[in-house]
Amino acid sequence: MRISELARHSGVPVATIKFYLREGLLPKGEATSATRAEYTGAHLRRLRLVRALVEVGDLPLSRVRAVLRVVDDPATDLHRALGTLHYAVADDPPAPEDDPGWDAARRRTDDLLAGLGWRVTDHAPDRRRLTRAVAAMAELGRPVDDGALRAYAAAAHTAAEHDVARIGPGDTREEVLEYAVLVSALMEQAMTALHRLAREDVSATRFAAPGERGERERGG
Amino acid sequence: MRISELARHSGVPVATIKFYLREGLLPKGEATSATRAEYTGAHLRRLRLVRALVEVGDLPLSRVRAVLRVVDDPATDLHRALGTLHYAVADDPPAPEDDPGWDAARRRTDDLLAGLGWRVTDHAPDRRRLTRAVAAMAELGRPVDDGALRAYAAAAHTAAEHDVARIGPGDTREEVLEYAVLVSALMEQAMTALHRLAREDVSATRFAAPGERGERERGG
DNA sequence: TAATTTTGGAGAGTAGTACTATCCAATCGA
DNA sequence: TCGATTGGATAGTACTACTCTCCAAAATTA
Repeated sequence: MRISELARHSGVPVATIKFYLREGLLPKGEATSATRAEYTGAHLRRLRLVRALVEVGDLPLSRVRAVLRVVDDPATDLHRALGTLHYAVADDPPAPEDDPGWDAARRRTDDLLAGLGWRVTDHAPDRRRLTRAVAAMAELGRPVDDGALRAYAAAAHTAAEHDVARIGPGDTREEVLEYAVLVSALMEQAMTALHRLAREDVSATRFAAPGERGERERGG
Repeated sequence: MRISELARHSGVPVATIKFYLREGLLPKGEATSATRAEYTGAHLRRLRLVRALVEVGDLPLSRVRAVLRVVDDPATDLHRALGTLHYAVADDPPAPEDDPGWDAARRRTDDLLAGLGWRVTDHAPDRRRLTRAVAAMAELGRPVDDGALRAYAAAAHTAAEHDVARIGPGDTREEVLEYAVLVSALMEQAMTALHRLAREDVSATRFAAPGERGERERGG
């Protein structure tokens, strides 16, 4: 496959493919001469993955690059690679120093995770992400109570079990890692969308002017 | 309060506050002379809200502006304002034309939502967001099955019920709307973080090398 | 064989976002 | 009185993600 065909099959402009090649987001094709290189189905697949992560998953290219580095490094074993992947997909927001509100929020999230017995490392970026959200809610006068937090955690865990259950025992290392990336970036978007749609439903049911649209039989 | 005090209390540089004033993200203070304006606690609160939406909620300023327009418009009733808010927080991704995969995904998400009986409008941006994720998973060879989708929906609905339950009957229109914004932007981040942490836990439990770290008693 | 097109490679240019810096005259506070 | 502060305006910056242009070599077509 030549670069123009790669472009045609993927819908990505040649200029962008060249840019991705320069940026190391797509491996070079095999050069057959000074002005020709051959691209394979693997290139097309990788290109589609990059586009999905960028367009659907909304990852910046730097994060995509980090993710692909992990997927392509055969040196680390599967378990370790999966761990590293979680760090590559999420960015680590800086923690403010000297903020008592932040320290309190951090303690609460740590306690929550410890209480649930989740196997997550101390320096997982998403710990901070969660802390940041909890701290911001409190700072703006709408603190999140433990019940809501635990309900969120239970809901998230249910979804996560479905995510991991779809990995077959016969899947290769690369298949597992690629799937993990896809779930982290794309299913996350699905969850966000469903959460907001569900909120629309619940608040519509509660705040709808009487008589507006028919009653609903059953919820979620 | 003068602009420098507003800056000190919020931690936001004066230059940035001026920029927000220009951009209409923060209402002007009451001018007491040609070179002095008075800012109130409401300004500080609004400034903190803007920063939280930008920093924690990761909303672009254009979206923040749209959100605040809805919150500040007293003309629309609460129910309608809540509906509009969901559209202001989420951006509407463009739908590709002539993509059979997309049409199939769209039918699936429509069926899912209809089957659940959720009260969401046909043109909710998050419908498309969900469709996009489902279509992308299928296109990359990892289609999402209905069971997983329904599990996601159930989990999202549980979280949403907690979100809406925290609105008190005595809350003013502005309080309700501001809370809705906060939940849409910040609790969404909390859910995402928990979802990823849960996935880390589940995959650690499944893929950990034997003997690595102690066994866990109970999951989420 | 000649003319046209395509390619890889490199560099510069562009559009959008979110600030940040500078300047100014008026005016406030010590 | 005089340095600091303010509102208002304009310009500049850093970053991201492309997009465009150019080139000579090679491939394709006439």
